[in-house]
Amino acid sequence: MSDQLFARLRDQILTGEIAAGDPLPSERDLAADYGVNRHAVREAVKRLQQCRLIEVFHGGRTRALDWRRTAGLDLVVDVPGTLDAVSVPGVVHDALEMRACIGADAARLSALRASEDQRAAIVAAAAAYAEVGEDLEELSVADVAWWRLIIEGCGNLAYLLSFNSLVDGAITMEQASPELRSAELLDLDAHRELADRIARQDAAAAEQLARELLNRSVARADG
Amino acid sequence: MSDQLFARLRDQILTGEIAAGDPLPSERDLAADYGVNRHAVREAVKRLQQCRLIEVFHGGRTRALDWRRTAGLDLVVDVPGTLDAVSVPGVVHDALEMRACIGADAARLSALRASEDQRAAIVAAAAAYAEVGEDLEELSVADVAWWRLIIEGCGNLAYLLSFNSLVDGAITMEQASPELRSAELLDLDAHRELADRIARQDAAAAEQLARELLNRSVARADG
DNA sequence: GGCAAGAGCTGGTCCAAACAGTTGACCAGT
DNA sequence: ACTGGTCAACTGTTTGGACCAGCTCTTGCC
Repeated sequence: MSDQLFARLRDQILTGEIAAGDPLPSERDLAADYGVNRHAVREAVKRLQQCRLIEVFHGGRTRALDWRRTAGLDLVVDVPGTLDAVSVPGVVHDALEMRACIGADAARLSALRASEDQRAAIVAAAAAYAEVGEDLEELSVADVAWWRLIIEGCGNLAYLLSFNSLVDGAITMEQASPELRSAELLDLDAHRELADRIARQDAAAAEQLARELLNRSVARADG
Repeated sequence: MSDQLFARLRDQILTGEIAAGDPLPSERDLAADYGVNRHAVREAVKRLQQCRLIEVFHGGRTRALDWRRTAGLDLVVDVPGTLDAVSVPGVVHDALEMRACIGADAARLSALRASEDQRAAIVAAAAAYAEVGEDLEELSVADVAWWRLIIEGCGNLAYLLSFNSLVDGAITMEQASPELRSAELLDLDAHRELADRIARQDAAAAEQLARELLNRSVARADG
């Protein structure tokens, strides 16, 4: 119940139907309008508040914020397609572009900082990647796990959390039509080569190849 | 009430006091233990769920997730110091490093994509920056607004939302001790030069200078 | 006209109850 | 001894109503 109300209000704010600064209906009105209990409304409102989509004033009215200035990256995490189709066109391209930016720097830093065990794990994962087969669904999962190793290797928590947001959210759309990624996913040589460059601690070369790999998805999303 | 309970449970999960897979106490028990109403507990639980720190099963027990694999970037947005001091040391360094990564690429893309108006706004902001004075608090605010213009110029929503998360969260810690940043904030020439490179649409040069500027904060956080 | 008391909104908290799904123990059969 | 179903005791979900606390605008007095 509260989930549906949350999604509905969120979309109204994201689309501008409720503009920044506008007051939301009171909790009692929302409960009456949507035929739910006020406690369900409060749960939805709390979540909107945590997304920094609204501002709540005790005694006053709850108002929509300018989400472009306040909301965080977790906004893109949701039912695949909702944001891109309904509210914010182009968010998939943006998420892929950001993944490329983060992933390339993570590859660089991983080459510099990853422990011996972590580098070995990356090499092993690249080798195991060839065993996955050609099922694109499984390849996608393996691909995400592979990048996660690289990002964990660089030891930056912010990169890791961003990756979670991007993978759980918009990028899952891409998994829904994985044929778009088949070329990238099947490029076993590139995976092995990137693992090798990280293992050799050649930061610049690792960054370059990672960027090249990830930018393919961006280009594919554009075309 | 629910905010306090949320923060408490969140810290217990982040510190590992409640490990991944462990069940949380039932809502009724939590309400009794902390002396609050069950609805307050439910609001806190809903927020934890949205942060992807827990998984809720109707009829079953609520369990903690492995937040390193599921949580999003918005986790770093909180009362300044909580995460770094209590739960996750080093998150400020990580956030600054990520800001450098994002900011540099945004500067590059801004040089490529920003409209004429946006480029003019960036140049104007760089000029106006000199008028702010030497109050470090105000300079910090102006600095954030300045980078926001660049990130808006690149037109990537994911970058913008990430910037919001980073600025609202961990980086506000830095503002608490702005003397650390004074050298960077007072570097008017670098600001003007970066604006100029974006205005000239010299993407590579803009990226390089932006990275140089932002990496100073990272280096300062390290030292 | 200016100011203060109050009514009528807003969100914040609480109690109590019924609903719905899961789990596990228990007992009747094979 | 094992299998199968039943039931009671959990879990989260939703509802209703009541009251407190803070803001705002109206009202009415000075």
